[in-house]
Amino acid sequence: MTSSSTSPEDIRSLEYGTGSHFIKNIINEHNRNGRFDGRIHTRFPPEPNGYLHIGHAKSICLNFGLAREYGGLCNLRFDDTNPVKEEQEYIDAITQDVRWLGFDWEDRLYYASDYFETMYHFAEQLIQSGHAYVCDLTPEEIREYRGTLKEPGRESPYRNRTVSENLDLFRRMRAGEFPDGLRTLRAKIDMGSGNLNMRDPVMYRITRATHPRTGDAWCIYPMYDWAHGLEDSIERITHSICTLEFEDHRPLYDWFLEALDTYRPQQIEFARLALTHTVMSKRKLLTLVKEGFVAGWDDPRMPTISGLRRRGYSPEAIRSFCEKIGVSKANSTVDYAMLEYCVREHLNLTAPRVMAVLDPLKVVITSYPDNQVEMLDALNNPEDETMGYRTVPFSREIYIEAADFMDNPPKKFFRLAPGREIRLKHAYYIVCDDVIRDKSGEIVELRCHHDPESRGGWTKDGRKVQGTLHWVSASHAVRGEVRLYDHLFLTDDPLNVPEGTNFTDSINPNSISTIRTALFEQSLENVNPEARYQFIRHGYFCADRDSRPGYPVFNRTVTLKDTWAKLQK
RNA sequence: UGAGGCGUGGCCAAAUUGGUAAGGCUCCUGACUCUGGAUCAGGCAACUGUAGGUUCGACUCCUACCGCCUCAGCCA
Repeated sequence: MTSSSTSPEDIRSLEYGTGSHFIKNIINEHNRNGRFDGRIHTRFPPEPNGYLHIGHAKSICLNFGLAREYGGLCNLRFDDTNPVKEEQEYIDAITQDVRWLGFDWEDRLYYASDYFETMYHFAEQLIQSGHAYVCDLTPEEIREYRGTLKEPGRESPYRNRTVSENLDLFRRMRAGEFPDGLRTLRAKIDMGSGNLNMRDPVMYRITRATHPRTGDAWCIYPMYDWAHGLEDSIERITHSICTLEFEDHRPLYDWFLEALDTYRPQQIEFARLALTHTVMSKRKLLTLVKEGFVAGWDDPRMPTISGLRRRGYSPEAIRSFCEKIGVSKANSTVDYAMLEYCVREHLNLTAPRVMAVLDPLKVVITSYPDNQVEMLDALNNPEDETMGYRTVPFSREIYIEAADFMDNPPKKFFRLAPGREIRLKHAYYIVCDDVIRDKSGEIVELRCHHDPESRGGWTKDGRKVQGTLHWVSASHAVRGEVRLYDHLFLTDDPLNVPEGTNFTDSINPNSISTIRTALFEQSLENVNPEARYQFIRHGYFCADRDSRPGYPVFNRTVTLKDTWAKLQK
């Protein structure tokens, strides 16, 4: 046991490594050759159409982390170019999650929709220079004309309209003269390109949908490829970091900004995060929510930021995780154990220890005076003595964990058994004298005696005891609820399922088990939601918002490492 | 020969731009301990996808294969 105090530096050192990765190498090179005059300005650009998950956290930590490390800036920008999918609810949730993770965009909260007018003017500029045209093809026809992966596409019959005709049509698109989907504005690039993104991509579509921020001001909305580079350019972003699937889009990103002869950031793609035993796509997470496999976006079993938060994960732990997994271009799946390691690492240093008995077995200490109650001092956290002490009541009748007693213990069972002496944490040594059973033979109570000289948990003679148990005073115990969570999916890779089956088929039927018989030490009678504790010998737990005065409810974040459990198998 | 990427121990991932394979997680020992936790010490484990080539020397350069991922939304 170490008993050093935990400084903020210690905790911070968990998170910020000096590790190198290919994006830093690129930035260093830019700094060397002066491409961005030594500036570094990144952005996190979520679309507000769902909740953030741990995969987004990787991106958030990367973008904000690089800005911090290089003394640059990072913007929070909502990429709200598709009003049919986006909602204010998501904007609020995302904002809250990023802030909870510990990042600050200061006054740089932006929205793509703020640039709609600017984008529109850039579009007219592209029309003027002959780089864009209004196309009357239907969606089906556009698909046909686009060709296939191996065959080139064909040019649209509307491709050679005059500049003035294009300008007139485009203005009338904006003015709302045409029904939804009737025409599009397209970039005039190369229908024969091997890169499908370059086959005259659509820049604007006509969609009458009320936008969360611009309302009904627009009936044409910009497409991602057209909008995103402009957003980055307008904000003078230096490094536009995105995921691998946008690699094929980079030529288009560059093409638009070069055609406009305007400032061009460097797009860099990295591999998105995948974790074992869970799914990460918004669509699949939505399925879990909609079909009731979980109780909502913030169900503690969800890999969402809000789910992890409710589960008890700390921002520090998540940041530390994102630092540890690194950044690369190789598709990979990180072992969930890595995430669990990170929470334990942080909570070990910061979570106060308390005692909770999940499966109670009554113990009467026959040698202890009937009406006596002692208030014993208990260290809150042996890793950080500055967290001080609390007192826990001790009395003649207590409860211990049923699994901590065995009639005929096997070798290496360092717990209570007939005739054996163990230590009650913070309290006394006790010896088991008697086992009381009901008519069915089930153990219902133990009779023990204690050694008054062992008060506090040690004796002058220095004798060793073979185990330390947690306990709770019967008359002082608080009844409450504990929710034990396990992986949501039984398999490492839920997406890798046999033909004809669904990813939800491998959902773990025991991903949650609720215990309503739990007994907690008195200090937990009233808890604040999101307060994190270590239940000694059990694991880390987080008070849930369902807690009521006198009836605390806890979510198990993660178990303690359990070498006994390993021995047993 | 559609286009673009990626392949380093069970899982992530470095390698100062050719110098002779970091680190973390997992797993296994042992020490210590008022949490079978933590901590500490140590260990198992990679001929860097394969086959050639260049070189005194290659994870790094060249050639050819193999495997995996992404792209045919008026989604992002």
